Amino acid sequence: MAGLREQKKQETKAAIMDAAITLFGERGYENTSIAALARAAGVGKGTIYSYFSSKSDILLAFSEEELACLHLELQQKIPLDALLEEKLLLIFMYEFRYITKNKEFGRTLMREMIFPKALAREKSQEIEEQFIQLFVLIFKEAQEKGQLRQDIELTMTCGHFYALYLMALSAWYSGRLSNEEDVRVALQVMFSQALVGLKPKGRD
Amino acid sequence: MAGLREQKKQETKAAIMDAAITLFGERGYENTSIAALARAAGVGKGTIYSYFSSKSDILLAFSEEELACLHLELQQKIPLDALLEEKLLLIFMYEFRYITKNKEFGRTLMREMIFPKALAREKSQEIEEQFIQLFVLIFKEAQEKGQLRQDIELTMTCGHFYALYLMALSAWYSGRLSNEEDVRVALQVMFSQALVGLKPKGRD
DNA sequence: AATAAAAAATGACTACGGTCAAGTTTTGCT
DNA sequence: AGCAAAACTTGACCGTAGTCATTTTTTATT
Repeated sequence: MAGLREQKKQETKAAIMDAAITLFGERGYENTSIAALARAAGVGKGTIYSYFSSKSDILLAFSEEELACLHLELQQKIPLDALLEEKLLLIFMYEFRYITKNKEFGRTLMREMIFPKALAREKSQEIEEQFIQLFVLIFKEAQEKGQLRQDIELTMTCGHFYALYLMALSAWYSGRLSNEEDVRVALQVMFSQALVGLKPKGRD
Repeated sequence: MAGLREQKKQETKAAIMDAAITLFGERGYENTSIAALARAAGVGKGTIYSYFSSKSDILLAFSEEELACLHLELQQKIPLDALLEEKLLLIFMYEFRYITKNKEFGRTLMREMIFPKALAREKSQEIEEQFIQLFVLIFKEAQEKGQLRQDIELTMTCGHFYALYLMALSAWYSGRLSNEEDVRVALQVMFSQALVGLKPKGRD
């Protein structure tokens, strides 16, 4: 049979992912050693490294799956008639809640997403791409409704809002914002400033 | 004599910092082990941990010094009569060049700055504070000249621009922006968008 | 079925960051 | 000076991420 090898590989990879889901969930990322992961998956330690390039690579793979679910869920929760700002807030707060559900898990994930090492670059970009997809429709619609300038690339707009989200997240990790509500308010303020502009109106 | 102990402590700390400057400079942060640092500083490994809480804490201490110099240098290079956007660009590109001079050094530093672990929080905030000081004068002046809204807290404004800088830096680390010039252009575009706003003009 | 080549799994091993009980030096006090 | 308490130093030790030579399994060929 041709596919035996391929099938086993799939199974092994799935076993490792399953073990990761279980153990990361139970004790968190930092408290789960590769050895424990290997034991739980029923494979040798070395085997893990022929499926994933590093421990954080496993985290990214794990998050990619979880975030896919989250984003699917999210797409149904976005009220079509809401204002752009409300939609953005909904999305980012959803994301925020997921990321910060487990603090050190979220930190490791964000570190790898925003400042990826060469090994993790590919996966971090996939996750990002997934995230961007959420916005495209929303932004297109907002442009049509005249709520958003049309002379700006969507990726730029995306980047702009994402940057502000990052800042809020960072402020939470640094302790400058200490709870979800503060983060929401900060985001709200920053988003409206981004839309209206930081320059005084009616000038130049 | 009262100060013997205190003096020795200063010397020891200085020796560790010197060793860090030398070794980080020679072989980079990741390739310098704590053991090597201890050897170069002429102290035991454990001693290092009574002066610094972690390896990345040493990095932050090291960078705090270097950045203080950089910022001093920078303050003299900012032309007083330049536009706000030009000044911001100058500052952030200066910072960018420093951070990315050594890629993995910069990555570790930024990771610790933006998503600090509890242990490193204090120092990362000091560095940030130092950085913010650079902007205060510039923003105040811009407000007086009517180039910046007055109804926004300066820290917010700061955060807004810093967020965009972060995004550009992240894009560089992810490979979406591949050289200094691309980063400059991206920053320029984003800054002007932030000033003018993402909403169409003359509405609402 | 036998065999050789290719692919995949393995766990002993390495190097590292960080800890801590035991040892050393400094200080304040009599 | 002598002494006890406090502060500081130390390196053996721990747990962990990641590597790699060796072994095991699968495939292709006869």
